[in-house]
This record gives sequence, C-alpha cells and structure tokens, in this order.
Amino acid sequence: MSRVSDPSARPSRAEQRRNTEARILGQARRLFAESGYDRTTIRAVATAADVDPGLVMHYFRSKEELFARATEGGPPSLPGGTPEQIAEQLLDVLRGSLADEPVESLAVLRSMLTHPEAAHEAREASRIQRDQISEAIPDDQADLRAGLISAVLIGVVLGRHLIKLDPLADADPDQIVEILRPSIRSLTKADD
Amino acid sequence: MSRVSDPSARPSRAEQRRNTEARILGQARRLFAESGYDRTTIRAVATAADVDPGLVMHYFRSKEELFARATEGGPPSLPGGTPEQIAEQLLDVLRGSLADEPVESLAVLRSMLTHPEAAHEAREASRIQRDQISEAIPDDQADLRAGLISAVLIGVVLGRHLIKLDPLADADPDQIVEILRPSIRSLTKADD
DNA sequence: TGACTGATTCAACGACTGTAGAACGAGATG
DNA sequence: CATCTCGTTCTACAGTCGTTGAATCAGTCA
Repeated sequence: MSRVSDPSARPSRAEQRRNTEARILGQARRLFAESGYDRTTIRAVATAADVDPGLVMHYFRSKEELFARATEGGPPSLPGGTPEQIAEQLLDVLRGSLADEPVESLAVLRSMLTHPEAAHEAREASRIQRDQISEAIPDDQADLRAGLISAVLIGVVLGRHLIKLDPLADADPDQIVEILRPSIRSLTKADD
Repeated sequence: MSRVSDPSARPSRAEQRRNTEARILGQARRLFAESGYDRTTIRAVATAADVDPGLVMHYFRSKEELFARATEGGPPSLPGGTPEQIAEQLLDVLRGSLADEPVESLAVLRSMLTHPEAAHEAREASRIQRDQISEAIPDDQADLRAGLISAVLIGVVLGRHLIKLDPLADADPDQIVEILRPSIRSLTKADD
C-alpha cells in the first residue's frame, strides 16, 4: 500500500488532517472574499467547512492567522520588456482577473479598506507590481505612473467583482480590455 | 432679540439640538471614513461628540440611519459638453478629490466593500455619474466606457486616501491629473 | 491487547455591540 | 409659579464574537 492518497482507501490520519485544513482554508477564502474580514466569523467558516469552531482555532491559532494563511501569495510576476510589452502583460493579467473570480485576491481586496492587515498586504502586493512596472518605464515619474496603473487595475477589478458596477459587472472581459488598452498604454509610455 | 443664532447669547433649545446633531454627524462622518461602518461603534461616535450613546440613538433611530444621514449627497453634477470637455470636468473633480480628503465620499468608499447599504449608495452614485458621462460619448459602448471611468476614478481616490499606495498617497494632485489626462481622454473618445 | 497520540467536539467565559426604557433636569409656556 | 417639553444621561438586556480548556473518540504502534 502506498503512503500517498488512494481514493479507494480510508484516508490516513495525516491525510485527513490535510483535507480538513484545506477545506477550512477554502471556505475561509470564499467567505473572506464574500463578506470581508470582520463579517466573516470563525463560526461561519467552521459551519461551512462542516467542522467545529474550536478546530479552526486549533489548526490556525487565531482569526488573524487564518486570514493570513488564506490570503498568502503575491501578485503575478511580469516577464518585463518594453513599455508596450508591459502594457500587454498587464492587460492579459487583467483579462484573467475579469474572466473568472480570483478568490484569493478578492479576499484581500474585500477586506483592505476595513482591516489594517489586509491593507498592508494590498500595499505590499501593489508595491511589488509597481516595481516590476516602473522598471520598464523610462521616466522620472515611473514610480508614480506604475502606482497609478495599480490603482486603476484595482478599481476595475473592484468595480466588476465587488461593487458590481452596472455595465462593468457583466461586460465581456475582452471588450473591457480593448477599451482600456489605450489608457494603460498611455500610462506606460511616459511621453505626453 | 432675534430668533437666529446670536454668538453672545446662550443657544436656544432648538439651536443647541441642531448643534449637537451636527457635531454627532460630523464625528460620525469622520469615524466612518476612518474605520468603516462595522468598526465604527455608536459608542465611539458618542464619545467623540462628547455625548451619551443613547442620545445618538434618540436623534438617529439606528446605526443604519446614522450612516445614511452621514453619507447623503450624491456625486457632483457635470456641466456636460463634448467628450473633451467632459474629460476636463472629470479631471477637475478628481483634482479636488485628491487635494483634500472628501470625508463624505470617503465614508461611503471605506464601507462599500463590507456594508451592503454603502455598496448600494456607491453603485447609485456611480450610476448617476455614468449617465452624465455616457450622454456625451457618441458610441454604443458609451455606458461601459463611462462605467470604466467611474471605476478608474474610484481606484485612484481609493489608492490615495484609503489604501495609501506609496507614491500615490503623497504625490502632487496636479501631477497625477496630468499623467491621467490621456487615459481619461481616451476613455471618453471612443474611436480607437 | 493496551497505552498513546492526535483529530475533533462540547461547553463556557469575558468582552463588546446595538438597542430600549426609565429617570433627570433645565428651558419653554401658560 | 406650575406644568410641560425635550435634550440628555443612566442602567440594563440580549445577542454575537474570538478564544479557551476539558472531554471524547478513533487510529497508531509497541
């Protein structure tokens, strides 16, 4: 018998723990993305994961740590290149974020305005992305331009998935990307 | 003796009530903008306004109504005109929102991701602005373009005042507006 | 088998919240 | 002056939350 998962066998102790932990993390992500940090109770996560609240506390030591574990993982790294290439890469990432709901990111985004720790994570993610972008922009305003790109993209994803602004929530991702292309390109260009 | 406020006299009953109510509303706005709906307690508002929590409940009948009263007032109405003029009007509004903190708006923005009622207000404000903008854009995608402008502007104000993204939080408003001008213009143009 | 470990549950505490209602006290009114 | 109004405070309730520690129950292993 192998020590790794065998669908036909009863899961081992360690396996079962990993399963339960993953189930809790998944539901936590979902609920954090849906309702934000404050309104997501440990009891609700436990219920959704079909588990006792005490168990959540036993695995993750606090609600804070549960949130940290549920939202770890930074922004996607951009290959880099010319300003035009960077713009296309950003638009590709955006297209992906519009097409399906990036639950992990949404959990951070949903909570960043009301939970200081989430705000810190958001700033950190934005800083990383900003550095990647500004590296490719030949301008003394590069950092500011890159920061503005972050803000713009956050606004669009926010408007679609979280605030659900009317035409934006249901529009075709490709169409949105096409409309935004000139804007993003103008922000990476620097000569205006 | 006049019935309206006389600085040298002890305020009348009605005056005193208006004063207290205004003081509560001001502190409520400030705290809602600072901490969002959930984390702003009626007790905290009362303490900040130097008043008993019960009084807040007596004037405004619930926390919900207090929030509604503290955040009433929609987006600024745009004069309208050509797409280029609309773009400039939007940039002017943005400049103002960047220069000083628009406490009322920030109260809504801060809470819109975690408080359904605030989300509704934000959608409503965005819808009004969207209609004003799309009216001036000659395109079948006008609504979507206008919605995207809303999202972009929300993202920028959010990034500056609430998330405090690094270069964005302290940058010169005029500089930000200059950088964003091509983007906003491209979004109002429709021919790309 | 029997001792042990660890996954899981149960019951409870203390803190905080929005809210309700009684009570007080000073200005308005006759 | 007497009565009433109303701004204001005090006290308390019921619910929810994060968190804790003991208890339970099933694998694991000597």
